[in-house]
Amino acid sequence: MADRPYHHGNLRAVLLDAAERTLREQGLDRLSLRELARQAGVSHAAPRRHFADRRALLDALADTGFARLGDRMRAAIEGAGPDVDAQLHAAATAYVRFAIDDGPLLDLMFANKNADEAAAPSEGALRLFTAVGDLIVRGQQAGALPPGDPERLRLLLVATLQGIATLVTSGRAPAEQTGALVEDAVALFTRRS
Amino acid sequence: MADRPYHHGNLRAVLLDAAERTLREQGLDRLSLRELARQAGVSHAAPRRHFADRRALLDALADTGFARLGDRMRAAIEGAGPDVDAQLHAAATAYVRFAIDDGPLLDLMFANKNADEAAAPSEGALRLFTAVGDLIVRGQQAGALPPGDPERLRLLLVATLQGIATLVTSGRAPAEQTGALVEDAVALFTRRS
DNA sequence: ACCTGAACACCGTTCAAGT
DNA sequence: ACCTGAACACCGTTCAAGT
Repeated sequence: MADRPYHHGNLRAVLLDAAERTLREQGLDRLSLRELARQAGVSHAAPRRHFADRRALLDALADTGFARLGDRMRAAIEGAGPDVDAQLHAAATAYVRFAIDDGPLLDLMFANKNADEAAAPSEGALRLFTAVGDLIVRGQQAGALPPGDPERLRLLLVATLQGIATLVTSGRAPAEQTGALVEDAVALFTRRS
Repeated sequence: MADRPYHHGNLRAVLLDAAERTLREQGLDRLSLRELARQAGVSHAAPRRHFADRRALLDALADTGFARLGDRMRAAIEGAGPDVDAQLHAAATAYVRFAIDDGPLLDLMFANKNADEAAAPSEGALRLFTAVGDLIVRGQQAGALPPGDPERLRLLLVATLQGIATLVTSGRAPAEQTGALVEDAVALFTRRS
């Protein structure tokens, strides 16, 4: 609105915010650096100072997505009371709800960008995975989850949730079956279907 | 190599073939209609006669992917002998192997293009889903899979396989754990982990 | 019926130059 | 240290015109 100082001062955060909104509302294809620069009121070359290229911005965006999903799952678990079954269900529901709210962002988070390189996982991804890992360990201690390598069980649980998210957001599973899918998945892991 | 007649005669199939190879070798970002036209030796506007736009070509490509994945899973099941556990394991392995061979294609198949519309599922997708559905029903009849709505179990199985594929191809799960993940998933469904 | 060539409106990326 | 403006090499899409 009002004209800005030459040095924006906040450009990196503004770009990420605009990118997140555009991704949610228009999808990845319509997300362009030039359009983000326009929305921020800077020249099309300005983002270069903060993100080496389009991919770097998308990577940063994916990392904020991991952090937010991890926070949401942690909050859901804490709000679910002491029962591990309920915690599992709450965490799974939070995951799938995130997918419905921010499908393209979740796609971005699991886009195969670093498959060739064993690059260090991002901070946000670590936060998500440890949130699920902690839940697994507590579930095993409480006897609500089968014993075995918690790392493997954690990967399988994340895979299941991610798969449900993909099926639902892609329309390959009917939207009204979302709840049933989550229930069935939790039942499968707690072995009381 | 030699110069072609004015009417290519085979352009649609040639474009799809080139697109599939480019997708596998270079990824979705590097797949452009103009480059495909160049490879086919036609003008950049020629593809328009066969695909309304880039998305239409990608949709057709996704459909061939579904058909091929369905065929591979069917073949894996048939080659696995009469034991339903072995059939499940073979089908799951075929799915994940497809993901490793053609990750970007699998991504495309589950990209959320038609999430807003209850469009008729493609022929290829139907073939894949019925292959899995048949396996589920047989498994339930043999007592190797838990009872209940086979449709729901089918969705959950596809979700689990797709989630494992996503984790592995994105590098979020270590590649050397792929086999263990598939084993654990099958064990979870057959309830003998 | 199928393809070409020019045109339009966009991109990402680079780089000298400005403040 | 951060941003601008011009430039380059690409896109997808459209449309009159060719065969």
